[in-house]
Amino acid sequence: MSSDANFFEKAQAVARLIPFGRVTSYGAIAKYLGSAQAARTVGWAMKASSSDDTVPAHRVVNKKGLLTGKHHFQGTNLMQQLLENEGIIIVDNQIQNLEKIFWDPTIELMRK
DNA sequence: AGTGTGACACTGG
DNA sequence: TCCAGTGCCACAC
Repeated sequence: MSSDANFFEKAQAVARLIPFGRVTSYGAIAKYLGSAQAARTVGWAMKASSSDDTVPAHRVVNKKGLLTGKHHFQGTNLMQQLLENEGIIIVDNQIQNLEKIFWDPTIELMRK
């Protein structure tokens, strides 16, 4: 990773690495980038990447698995639709079986 | 350069 | 996923 890349770009780069049918949290990405407390900034990065369809921002949720950012997507249920399209179950804006599909870059990218 | 902002995370009650 | 309050970081203006 180019260290000259902005935090936003890094966050978006990690988001692109999220496998199909998996999700991660803002905090996990922030931690992987070396700023565990910058989870909120990761949210900004995802919002900034809204116009960039190469970034699967819908696979990034908060730690509880809540689709807190769905309101920022085009349709009211677009984010949920995209996730369900990947086989992810969502009830009341929350991802079910989160522990099974959670993808932690800090672990997955380090254990290579 | 200071202030405001936010798609979070954590702690105390 | 207790709820409410607080701290945190990076970015835009």
